[in-house]
Amino acid sequence: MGRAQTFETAEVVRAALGVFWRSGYEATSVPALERATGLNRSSLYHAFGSKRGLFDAAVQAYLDDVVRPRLRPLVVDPVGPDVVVDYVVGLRSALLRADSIQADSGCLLVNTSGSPISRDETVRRTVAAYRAELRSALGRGVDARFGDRDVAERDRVADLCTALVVSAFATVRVDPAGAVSALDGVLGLLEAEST
Amino acid sequence: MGRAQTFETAEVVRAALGVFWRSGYEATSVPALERATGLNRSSLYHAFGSKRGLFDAAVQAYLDDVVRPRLRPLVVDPVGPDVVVDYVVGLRSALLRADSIQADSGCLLVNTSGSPISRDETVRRTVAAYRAELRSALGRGVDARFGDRDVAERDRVADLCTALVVSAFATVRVDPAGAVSALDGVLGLLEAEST
DNA sequence: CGTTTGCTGCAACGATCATTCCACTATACG
DNA sequence: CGTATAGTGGAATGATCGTTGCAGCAAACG
Repeated sequence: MGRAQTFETAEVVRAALGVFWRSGYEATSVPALERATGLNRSSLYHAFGSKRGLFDAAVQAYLDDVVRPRLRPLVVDPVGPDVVVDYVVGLRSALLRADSIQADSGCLLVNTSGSPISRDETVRRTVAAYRAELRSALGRGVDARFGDRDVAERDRVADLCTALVVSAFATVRVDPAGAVSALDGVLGLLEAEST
Repeated sequence: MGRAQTFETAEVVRAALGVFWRSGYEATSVPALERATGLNRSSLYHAFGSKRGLFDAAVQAYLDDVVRPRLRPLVVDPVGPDVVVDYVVGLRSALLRADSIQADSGCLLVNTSGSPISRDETVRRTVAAYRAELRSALGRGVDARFGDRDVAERDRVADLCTALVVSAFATVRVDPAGAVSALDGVLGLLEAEST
């Protein structure tokens, strides 16, 4: 064994994530990643192989540190009828907190979806899987809230909610009020005929 | 007066639009624009000033040639109760036609919204205005369909439809089926309690 | 028909891109 | 303590980026 790594990998990936999140894959330069992580390119290339390798690590960190913690109450049993509402309300307030990165830059994966890197099949699948995970979690929340309705109707509502959350992320950079109105639309659907 | 321009400006802009649409602003190179338009960089810079100038022209062409023609039936009087449904159905089939640029690349402005160029204030406003235009047109369609409902309810439905259309565009590149399901959600909202 | 005007082609610009190479250094193990 | 191993730093790679300057040419007007 040789010398031990002097940096915390998770910390470096988190720093890189911030840059990719704000600037997207194509517009992020390696010097910018050096500055954000405090690491030399040699160390970055040694640890991650390429800019793309670091991006992949950042995407995983995004899923593990950002997406899944927020989705977690919708995934672990038991799911109460208000959990899905809490999720949307939480997201709503994050998008309204002007200094939050979510308000400033939306969702890394939604942004990635509309960018050229999404033509890469691996990336495409990752983004699609993210959407499926979101749909599945929201589906559980909707099921827990509307257990009395039939399956088709619950699926319909969950599809709507998923699309509206994506829409909020896709809109928040240019029109935060429009993004919030999408989430209010979700809340309307969820409160329409609840309890 | 000197020599007349030997190319059709509108034609060149349309060619450039295709490139920006597929690749986004940042990943589009000037050589790629030369190839697509058949023009030398000198001619491009003489006519449009910069890559950014050409992009702005392409965005206007996108609005005039793609967005507004599709929205037109929703904007000109009289708007029948089925016009908004026709719009969504038309969009739906465009997203399902695998070889269409809309299926392949979504919406230029939705893609732009999540890209770094949206940090430019002029671009930000243009994209926001596009969303407002879409919202306004859909609002007219919803009003025409649900004249019996009160204003708040019609606004709510129009907000939902707008967000769902945006969501479809934001999703189609990575998950066409998910995009279509968003549009089916719109149709569900519109057919729920119509006529 | 000459002159003026502006479009066009080619080449070069400096800047920046992602990546690699090599020398050096620090540490873990025998 | 010596040696193998691996992380680190700095410089240089070739390629490509957006932009500009200049020479030449084609056409519209007097």
